[in-house]
Amino acid sequence: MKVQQKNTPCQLCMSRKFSLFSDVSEPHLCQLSDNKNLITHKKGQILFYEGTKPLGVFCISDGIVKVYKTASNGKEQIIRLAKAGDFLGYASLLGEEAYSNSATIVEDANICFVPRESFLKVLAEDNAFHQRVTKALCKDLGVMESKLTDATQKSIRERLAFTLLKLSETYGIDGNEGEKINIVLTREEIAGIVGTATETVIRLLSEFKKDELIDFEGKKIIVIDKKGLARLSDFYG
Amino acid sequence: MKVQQKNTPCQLCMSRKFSLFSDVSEPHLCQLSDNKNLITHKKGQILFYEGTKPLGVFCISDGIVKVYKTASNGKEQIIRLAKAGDFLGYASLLGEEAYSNSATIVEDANICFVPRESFLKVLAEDNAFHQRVTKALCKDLGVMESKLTDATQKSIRERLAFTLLKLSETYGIDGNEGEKINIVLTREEIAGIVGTATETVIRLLSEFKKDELIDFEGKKIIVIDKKGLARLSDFYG
DNA sequence: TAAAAAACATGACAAAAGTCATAAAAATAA
DNA sequence: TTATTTTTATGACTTTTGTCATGTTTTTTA
Repeated sequence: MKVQQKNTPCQLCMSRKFSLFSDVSEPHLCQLSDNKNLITHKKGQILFYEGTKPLGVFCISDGIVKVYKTASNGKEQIIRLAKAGDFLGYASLLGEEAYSNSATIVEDANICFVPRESFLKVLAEDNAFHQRVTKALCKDLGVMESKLTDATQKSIRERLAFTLLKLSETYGIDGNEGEKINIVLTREEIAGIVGTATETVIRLLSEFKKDELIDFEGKKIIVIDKKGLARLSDFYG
Repeated sequence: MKVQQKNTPCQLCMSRKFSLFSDVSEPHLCQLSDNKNLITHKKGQILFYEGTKPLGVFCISDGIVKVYKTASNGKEQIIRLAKAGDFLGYASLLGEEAYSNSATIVEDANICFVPRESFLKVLAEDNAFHQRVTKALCKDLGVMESKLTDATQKSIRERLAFTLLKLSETYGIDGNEGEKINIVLTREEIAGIVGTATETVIRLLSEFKKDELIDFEGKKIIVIDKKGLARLSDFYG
């Protein structure tokens, strides 16, 4: 974990433009930029642990981070995968609680750390920003409701199919034989997203491949038949 | 659904004092009070439907409301039970989305409806209030993360035991032989909270009774052995 | 490059939980 | 009060999913 020069000010940061900071005013942007720290993280490094106290928020410049809770059986339930432009840790900070989850680097990442005070100052002074944060929280809440409902009412097969569709939506790049999910996840991590055992994921992925819904290219998954996966995932009720 | 006189101004409302409106300034309280509508709802009535557009927020004066999503298999996943002082519908309103869930009266209720404009005006003008709303949203998000993790990583038996503990925490009243969960829920509704089939709940409740963890009194459940339930629910990890 | 570790794969089996059928009890409506 | 509907209950059975064991492949580290 090495601290880099603050060579990219927030003002010029490309991924900021897709983030909650997109429309923050120039002076506030300076305030953020002057106080942030860009840190380079390697795959496997832990950004923060559930139960510890947030000292600021993280803003992903590039890379992938998994946000997860560790269940009492030791398994990781992945809450979400965060990518460039996404914020981490702000809900716990604003909730004035310890982190409700942990975050670990899935793909090498450059992440800015914005200390608590800077973040809260901008939040307090820039009402439009506060509104965007509120709106984001509300949307996240709606997403979590859907995830909970899916977790209790859908089968693992349905959930895995749905997970693959969502991943291809977010990380998909077109190829000659289908859409490649351009992110490396272990079977165990996919199991963590779906909420099941690793072996079950392995078996189902093999089945999906046999049924020509997906294919493998190295460690990456190619989605061949989106409609088939949508049908399987009970996308139409 | 009959509209009552606005006989109780927000200023004097007891349940407001435990709500997000607890510390709203006098003028803002007047503004809310003048525009609200107190409506009496009977058990079974529907407050709002998933997919429709929120026109304001609901504030429960008394009674119980279940907030749930209807899954594609027709079953209801109950997201939460709301009681006096709780707000409904504000996340969808602030997220500028259609309702992400539905709400139905579980026990006869008096509920105030605060129109969108009044609510947003107070939110925009009273920064401390906005902060409390934000904080509440963040806490809800943390709760949902735990629920999701429990749903995927714990057994139905564990989740039912946990649900009973939580219900007794919120609705429990001390009796001579244990803590009575003073709220009438059908087995189907309990199944909706836990996220399982009604028959499974019936079977497990019978088992819990046989094991002298709980007892029944009419339609209500008495928690006899909290520690036993806590052990079963994997409360200690 | 060799050794060790992690990830993937598959079979066999057990356990958990859902579904369907049926019936009794309780609550509600006519 | 009686009829009807809803809720609770239980058995029988199936399906789904998890666990454990074992082996192979791939990746990482020394």
